[in-house]
Amino acid sequence: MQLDEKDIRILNHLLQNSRVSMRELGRLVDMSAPAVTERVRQMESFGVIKGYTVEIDYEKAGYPISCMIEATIKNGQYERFKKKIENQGNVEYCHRIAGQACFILKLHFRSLAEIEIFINDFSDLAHTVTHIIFSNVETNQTL
Amino acid sequence: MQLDEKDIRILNHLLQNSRVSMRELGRLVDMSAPAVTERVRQMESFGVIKGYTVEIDYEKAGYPISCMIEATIKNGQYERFKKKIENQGNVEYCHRIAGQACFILKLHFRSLAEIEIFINDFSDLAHTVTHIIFSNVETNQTL
DNA sequence: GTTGAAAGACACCATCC
DNA sequence: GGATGGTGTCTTTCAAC
Repeated sequence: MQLDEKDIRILNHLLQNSRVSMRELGRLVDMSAPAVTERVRQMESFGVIKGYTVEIDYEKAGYPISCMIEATIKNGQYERFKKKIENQGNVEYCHRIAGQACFILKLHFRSLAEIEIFINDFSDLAHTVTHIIFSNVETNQTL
Repeated sequence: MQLDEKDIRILNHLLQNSRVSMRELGRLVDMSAPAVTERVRQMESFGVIKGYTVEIDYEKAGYPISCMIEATIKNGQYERFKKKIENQGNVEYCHRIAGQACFILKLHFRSLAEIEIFINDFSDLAHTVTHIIFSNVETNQTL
């Protein structure tokens, strides 16, 4: 599937507000509702669109501490680590990366004490380096 | 604002699919549509809900290379760096962190050549360490 | 917070360009 | 591939409880 300029415009609008109706989305990109619906359906079925989600302010939601954790997996613990991460609710994402560490994760916590528990909990699977997140630079993502 | 169990359930459903109607969302959390609408509006106006967005498969969208970049800002270039990042479309997020580096960013590129251009473009503002992302561990985020 | 009703918007389909 | 018009459904919103 090759995205054209109209698909890109649709995705950029959905990036800003995914709860828009197909009719309104059509207005935004100067297309009829059926046409825009068809394009969205195609991008969904092809997997360009993986899903629709909500952006949460974790501080206001009761998770005032966020951090990036670099994880270097210990011998033979690779699959156990992945399984454990998948079942951990407070992981926003987990990337397998090149470099000294194997993974980099972003997590949300209710307190510093919770971070300590997390690190201890994973100490047999991975060596970790924790970076507290102070703030976020707002980005205007576009394709 | 203090979130109760129902708010949490609403947010967890919106995390999985933000395009659900208020009526359907009400069914999912065993509430009436007006009640769930009121709660969502409150979370929006209080800022717990920052927005609704789409999850994109960047590889399928023509950006096959993603990477994490650690940026250590050079003397006095802090504001210029932030300004430049804000106007860069391919930055998914940019976190100010504790540790050796000042920021960690996730970016999407069309090619390795584009990464090189990016790094060169920022070389007067920051020292960078680039980590190519090989894959992502799927996480089931919940509050 | 719930229910019920009314108005409106929406998605879908068929048709046509 | 896209636009238009009609139909039925779903949704939102408001009022009363």
